[in-house]
Amino acid sequence: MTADQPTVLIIEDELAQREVLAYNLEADGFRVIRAENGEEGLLLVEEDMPDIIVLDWMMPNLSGIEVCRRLKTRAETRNIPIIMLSARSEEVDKVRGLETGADDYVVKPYSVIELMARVRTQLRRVRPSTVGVRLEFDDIILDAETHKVSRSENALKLGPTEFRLLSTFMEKPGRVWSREQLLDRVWGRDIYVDTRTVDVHIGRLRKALTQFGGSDPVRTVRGAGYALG
Amino acid sequence: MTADQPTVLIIEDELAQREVLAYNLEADGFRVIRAENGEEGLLLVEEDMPDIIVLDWMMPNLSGIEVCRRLKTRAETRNIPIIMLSARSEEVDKVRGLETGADDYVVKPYSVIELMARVRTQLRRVRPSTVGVRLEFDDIILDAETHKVSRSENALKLGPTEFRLLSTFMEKPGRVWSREQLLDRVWGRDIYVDTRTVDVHIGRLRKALTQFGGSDPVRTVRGAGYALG
DNA sequence: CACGCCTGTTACATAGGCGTCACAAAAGCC
DNA sequence: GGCTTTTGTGACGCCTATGTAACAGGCGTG
Repeated sequence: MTADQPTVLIIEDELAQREVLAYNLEADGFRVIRAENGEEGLLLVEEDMPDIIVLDWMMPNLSGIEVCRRLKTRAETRNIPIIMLSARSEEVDKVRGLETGADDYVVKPYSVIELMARVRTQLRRVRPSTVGVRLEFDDIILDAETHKVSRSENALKLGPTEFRLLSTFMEKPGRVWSREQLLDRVWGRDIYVDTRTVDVHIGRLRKALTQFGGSDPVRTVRGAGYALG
Repeated sequence: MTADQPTVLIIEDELAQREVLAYNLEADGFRVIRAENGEEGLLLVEEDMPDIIVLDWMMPNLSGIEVCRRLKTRAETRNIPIIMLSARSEEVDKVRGLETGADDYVVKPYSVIELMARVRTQLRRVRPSTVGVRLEFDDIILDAETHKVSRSENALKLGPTEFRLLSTFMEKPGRVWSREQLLDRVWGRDIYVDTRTVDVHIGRLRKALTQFGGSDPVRTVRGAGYALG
């Protein structure tokens, strides 16, 4: 059931709030990553590219609204839905929140159920077409909508894990992913498997990608991980 | 396919509701334009002359009922079907809604399936030719109006659930639908049934589709869901 | 009320993947 | 060139996701 487990990033400075939220989201089958301030949040977005972000408005230093603004003005992160949390209920803030580009807005104290519903809604809005349904790299084409992969006209048969692995690579061609990052992203956190398992699946992916000839597009970065191209 | 794609105008002040609706309508092949209040809605009607309008009852300033009244008293816009959405369930409101000229009326929380069905119904009334009444894939033909399905000349007998399942697949051949998405669309949200039920119905659909021979057009995507072709 | 049709659930069979291990190969490192 | 560390990969047992038959309940029809 880890199939395509969506990742939620919670950026919230207050521990209790953060954990309650995380607990509920995890119980609902989401993968959760946490940041306790804006800076850490931005870093995690970089590193882990979550599917959706729950963002607290009031935080020391880098405020939620500022984080939101930054994410929404960068092409790579513009499409990640952001749900803003705020203790203020003034209409003014609501407007400002949405103006900065937040996709939805929840006023504290909120009902956890309601928040979850909104998370799902936002996710449904963006998820089916994660980044773009069609990823290309060199002569490899991956269609996220149909789950079909081809290399120069030949349809390839990949297992679920190899498919997710390849999707990950193709989202950012050239980027080096550590085995840990891949385990997190492809397998899902709190799954415990040996890091070497990644190697095995990389091997299987390579075999699938080269079964009709062509060079191996997966690059091993010794001591660091793997990358595409 | 995109030729003569019908346009739906959604007038709804709440962002989340609006987007859920838009998402589903777009997935169904409609072109969607959005307005978040009555004034904007009226402007967009002018500007874009949609084929049908989904209108929220409760909105700040210019209420849905007022928007409806204005549209229905102007000759140019009188024939655009309007479906009213309301959180109220009182019969009184229903009557008042229809009296102002709304063509249909849906009470929140509504099933998305139901609403979509009503959109299609209204649309069929006004633009009989443009609604996807006839879907084709390979040698399978599905007629949404008569609920008849045939495969290379042979009429097939499907139960209601199998029919909706097949419709969903045929709307976007190749697209992979997760069990959860299928439950949402075919069964309706907030219906609670086991996800494995989907498998059983897929099996029944397969049997129906292959009863006169022919290959199985339903593709199982391990760890992800099902797709047509 | 009996009957037929559909549905959701359960139980069981099965295949297709998955993770681990062990060893080979390659790459660094002195 | 030896020695150590990292990576590649074939083999294999296990386990989970899927296919499917059987069953019981619901609901409308005659």
